[in-house]
Amino acid sequence: MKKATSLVDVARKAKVNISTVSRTINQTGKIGAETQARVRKVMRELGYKPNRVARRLRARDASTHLLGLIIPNIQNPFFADLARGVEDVAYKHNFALLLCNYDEDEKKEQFYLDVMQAESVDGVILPPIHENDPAVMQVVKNGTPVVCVDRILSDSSLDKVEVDNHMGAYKAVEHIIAQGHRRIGFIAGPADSSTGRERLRGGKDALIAARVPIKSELIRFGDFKQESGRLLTHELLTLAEPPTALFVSNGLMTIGALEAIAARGLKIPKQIALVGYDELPLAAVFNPPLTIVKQPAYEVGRCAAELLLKRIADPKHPPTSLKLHPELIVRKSC
Amino acid sequence: MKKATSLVDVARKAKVNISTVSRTINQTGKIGAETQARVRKVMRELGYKPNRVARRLRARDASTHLLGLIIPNIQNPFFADLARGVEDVAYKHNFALLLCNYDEDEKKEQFYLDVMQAESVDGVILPPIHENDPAVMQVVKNGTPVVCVDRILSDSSLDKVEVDNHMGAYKAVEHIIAQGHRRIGFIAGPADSSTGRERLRGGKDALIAARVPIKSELIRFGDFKQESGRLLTHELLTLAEPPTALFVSNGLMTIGALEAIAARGLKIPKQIALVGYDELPLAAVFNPPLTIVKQPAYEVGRCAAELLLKRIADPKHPPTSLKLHPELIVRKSC
DNA sequence: TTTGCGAATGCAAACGTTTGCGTGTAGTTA
DNA sequence: TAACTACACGCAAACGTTTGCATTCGCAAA
Repeated sequence: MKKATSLVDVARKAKVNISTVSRTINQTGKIGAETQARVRKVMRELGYKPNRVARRLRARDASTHLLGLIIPNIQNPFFADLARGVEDVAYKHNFALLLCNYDEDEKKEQFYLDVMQAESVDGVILPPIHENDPAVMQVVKNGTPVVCVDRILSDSSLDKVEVDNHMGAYKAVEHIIAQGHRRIGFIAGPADSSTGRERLRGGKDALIAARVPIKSELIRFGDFKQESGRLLTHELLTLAEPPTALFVSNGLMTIGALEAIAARGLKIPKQIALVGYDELPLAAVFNPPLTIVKQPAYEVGRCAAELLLKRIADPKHPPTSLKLHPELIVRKSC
Repeated sequence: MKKATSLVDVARKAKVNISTVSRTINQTGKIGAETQARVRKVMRELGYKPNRVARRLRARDASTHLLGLIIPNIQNPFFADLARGVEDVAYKHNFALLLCNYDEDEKKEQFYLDVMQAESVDGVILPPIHENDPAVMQVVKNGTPVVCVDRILSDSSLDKVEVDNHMGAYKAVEHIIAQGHRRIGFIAGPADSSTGRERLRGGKDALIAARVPIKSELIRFGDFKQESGRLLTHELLTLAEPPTALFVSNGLMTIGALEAIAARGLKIPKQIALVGYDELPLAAVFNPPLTIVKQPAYEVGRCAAELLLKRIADPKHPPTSLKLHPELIVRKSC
């Protein structure tokens, strides 16, 4: 790595002190107009680019123009969309993005949180592993702005943007019932995740509202990953009295469920109807097109980033809590 | 942002000089065993975490444990997989990852390349916009290790890992011909991208080898994005004599093609056969399951990251060039 | 002429590391 | 005992910024 041109080089060539250069860059302090012009000229000539590392080291209070995003897995389209939302906002404000996949692994989460602090990022966006995530709490205590997405933290003093999970599941199950189904298989998420629980409750509430009895044998708990969707769907379909419709409460598990259904050669929606969660790249052109609950993933990321930037600018700002609405997209699978 | 515990704090409490602490951390220089033990103990007690920013600032030659990844769009599953491959390797070696989406936009690419340098990352992984990317060249000249993925740079002194595009397209078209098709629509990528050109040539070569005449009206050039796949498929299907099979040369455009086909209510493969490029989340369970050319995206990322780490460790190492093999996955769509 | 004052700029410390060099101590050799 | 050597560790500079505190200068007010 060659040494790049630095403040000193510019200062020397422009015959001023480095502080003058610094101030013209940051528009801080009083600098004469013609001096500024000269400095700028030299900067252009030398192709000077401020060193972000040095800047971060010195001014840990000032903005370092670096954001952290810690997500379970970028291969999940939901998080890919979310990440893209964050990135677009970040770019618009000249922020770079540190991206980390923690795979629901607390060890990895801890590692990456440490990295965030060690890199002294301006702020972090993440879905906490569970409501009482001590590692995240610690970061918050250290004074790093944090905004939670998708899942929430019990500490209510944080900015957060979530999607109304209860509503999403409610709409889905309501729709399934409206199609005439009574035996509805429910592939839920982990019981210890807020999203999993809320979607479960939403589904149950829809059942209750329609006076459809809740059968615990029809409810299975997965881990939001593809394989568990496949396995649990098989389980449900081998029941003595199998469900006529399926509600799968996240995107990856929906793929798994489709695998199981395809393996059994079942026709959708005749033999088994299905409502999924999360929009997937091929869902709209699927055969039959998939009825799903669409979460505004990109919007979540966008809002979160904007909240974070706002908080960085004004740390005292009272915490904002956003709840975005999912949308039931009725196609042909149910 | 509270100030974290630093070397000085540790040094003070352990009654040694900061250099001693630094050396015990990095295992450099000679430090007595019992001193090391004492220092380590204090570090644990204080929960000391080295400041990566300061480390990077000081030791721009030493490893800063930060990698940059600049890709067109993380929402493209191909790049999501690739990114994941990079990330896994990075994590295993305690590197963090700076992720950027440049959207095939030279302005953005330039911005992010500047960020990379300003952050003094250890190295960068990217698919160059086109073969003669001056911005990337500049970074290379500055001494930052760069490895190209997916697409290549004319400068052959770089490490690179690509997928054999010619082979992928060849296999695909060969298979289409083997299924008895003679009128084959080809949705190609941009003519000014190496991947686009190589896939086109691969397809043409398969046609030539089978003595199937090449009709230029059946070849359309897209931009590797979904919308162009949709539009061009419509174009091809409105031809007086439409193709009986389609080869779509990337994942996003395949989705678009499927949109067009669905909009026209055509049956796959009876009315129109299709071979896509890139594995997509629902491709295997699609109805019919999609025949596609699968690129080892994760592997590309993994190899690239390993190459990069190797180069960082040994900058003089002669450049390595990897060419991974795509795989034709025959399912039911052709 | 002196004093005061604001505007423009310079000086130097600080951020938290790494590292070349210097120093002290103990052990070895002549 | 003197001279070396090896080892363990301390000192201080350097990385490229930002920023509080001078300092200089010109000019208006007293």
